[in-house]
Amino acid sequence: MTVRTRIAPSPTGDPHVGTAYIALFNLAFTRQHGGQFLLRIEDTDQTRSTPESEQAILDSLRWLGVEWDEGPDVGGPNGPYRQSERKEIYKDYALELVAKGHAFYCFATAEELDQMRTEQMAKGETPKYDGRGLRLSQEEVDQRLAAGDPYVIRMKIPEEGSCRVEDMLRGQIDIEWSQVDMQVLLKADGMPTYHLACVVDDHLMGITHVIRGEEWINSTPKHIQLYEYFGWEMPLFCHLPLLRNPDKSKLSKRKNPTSILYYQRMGILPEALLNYLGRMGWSMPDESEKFSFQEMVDNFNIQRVSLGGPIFDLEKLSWLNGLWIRENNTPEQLAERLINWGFNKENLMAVLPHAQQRMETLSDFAPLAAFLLSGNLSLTESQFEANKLPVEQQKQVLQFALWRLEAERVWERDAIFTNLKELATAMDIKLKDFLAPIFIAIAGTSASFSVMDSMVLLGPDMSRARLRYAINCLGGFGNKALKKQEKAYNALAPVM
RNA sequence: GUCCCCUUCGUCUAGAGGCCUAGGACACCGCCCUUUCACGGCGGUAACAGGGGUUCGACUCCCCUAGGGGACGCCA
Repeated sequence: MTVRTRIAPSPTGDPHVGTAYIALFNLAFTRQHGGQFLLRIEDTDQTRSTPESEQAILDSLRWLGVEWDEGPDVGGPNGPYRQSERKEIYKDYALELVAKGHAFYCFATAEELDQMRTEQMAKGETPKYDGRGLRLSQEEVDQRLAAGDPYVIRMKIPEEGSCRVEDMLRGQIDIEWSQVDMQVLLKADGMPTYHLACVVDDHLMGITHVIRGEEWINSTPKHIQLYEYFGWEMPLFCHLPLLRNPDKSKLSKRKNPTSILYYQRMGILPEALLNYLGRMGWSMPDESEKFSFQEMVDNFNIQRVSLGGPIFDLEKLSWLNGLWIRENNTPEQLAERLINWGFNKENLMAVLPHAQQRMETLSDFAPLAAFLLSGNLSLTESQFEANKLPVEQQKQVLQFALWRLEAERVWERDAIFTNLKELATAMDIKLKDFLAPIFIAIAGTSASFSVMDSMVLLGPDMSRARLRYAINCLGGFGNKALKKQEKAYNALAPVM
């Protein structure tokens, strides 16, 4: 048997270190067994994915050295499997289950179901589909289908007993069927949900091992049941621990930089980041801290994964990165890396238009551009004190701006400006005063390029990280205070 | 609320019943090296969540409690 695994990164959002983490373990596992590691873009929700966001994921994985194989169903030369290119197949699979009596039509609208859940919650029950579609007579179903009523297809769930999940790391996990919902397989728009798509794709791609994050444990019974309904050979399941924020919650970009692009921008070497991810929940038999991907593969054993959710710790990553810089690069190689990283012509050309007007000597350039090539700036509260607004209010401005910009998908000068301008108006603060703290957060000083330009040059990840960092410099917000701020922020809604 | 998973220094971890007086790494502190800083070297502080079993013996196996996390969508 050929071992074959895959990852299916969400096409939405940024290239996430969590994705890279799962990918690394899949890759190491398959390389150890001489198998294949495949990639596909899970693209059922097409409203949020863009070719650019998909490409960013692929590029950042390649940058890290996570190379995927070309599998039997992979579209294009060495390209990832794209669900969108074959979306029409899923309906047939869903209909097959209906025909076999394993799935059924449901005509309930989203509003109806929301109401149902609200009522269940009010009664203190677990929100769950009540099986109303199951009670429809065949005639009624035929009639409504003929009338062209919108419908979804849901899978049936055994009425009693429990599902046993065999997990490669955790052993047997029993989950009561009563806890499992009658999952929608085919949405009203004719697209499959993740659950159907995932099982169908894995089957078609010949996936033997499903190595994914812990958050999927609870939906594994649905997947197992689908394999049984279809009569397909079941893969082995393996649920890895989740990477955590310092507060132990699931790693999220609101609390931590999570984008691979951010670490790239910070000047983290790909081999160091990969090395560090390999140390999360896993260790070499001799406990070496520094190892290459090849060394990891040579010593890989998935049973050495420890299950406590590891906290992503920037300090140790930096130390490890230092080791790689010092020990694995000649000065020539380092020069090469520096040029590729930030000191290339393209970068200079982007910065120069802003710097040139402010230069009297060539030597002015380095200090002017330093903030663009830095990681975290060293800020102190006193730098904010010279601004017009009280420090507390500046902190609020930074937080609101951060929230506003976290929601912004188009990272361009005009879009950023519109956002900030609207926010300043909504907060009833003069733009100049409003921008002052943001200036310092982004550039470390108010004597610099325009904030919008600076943010464009820094990119979304680094810009957001700087805002977050500045908020912390001003003391940050406690949990309660943050909630309060969030309320105030949402109250600005009419103008937003 | 219901279900599921997890629990060794602040953090990443070693530990598969006696090798544990619990080892390593980051961070922190001290000393050495050094014209400074860093690197490097040496040393130090620091953990088995709590309670019950099982056993001659428990960090390791079982149960309970507590804590943390996750899942409960026509998102993935």
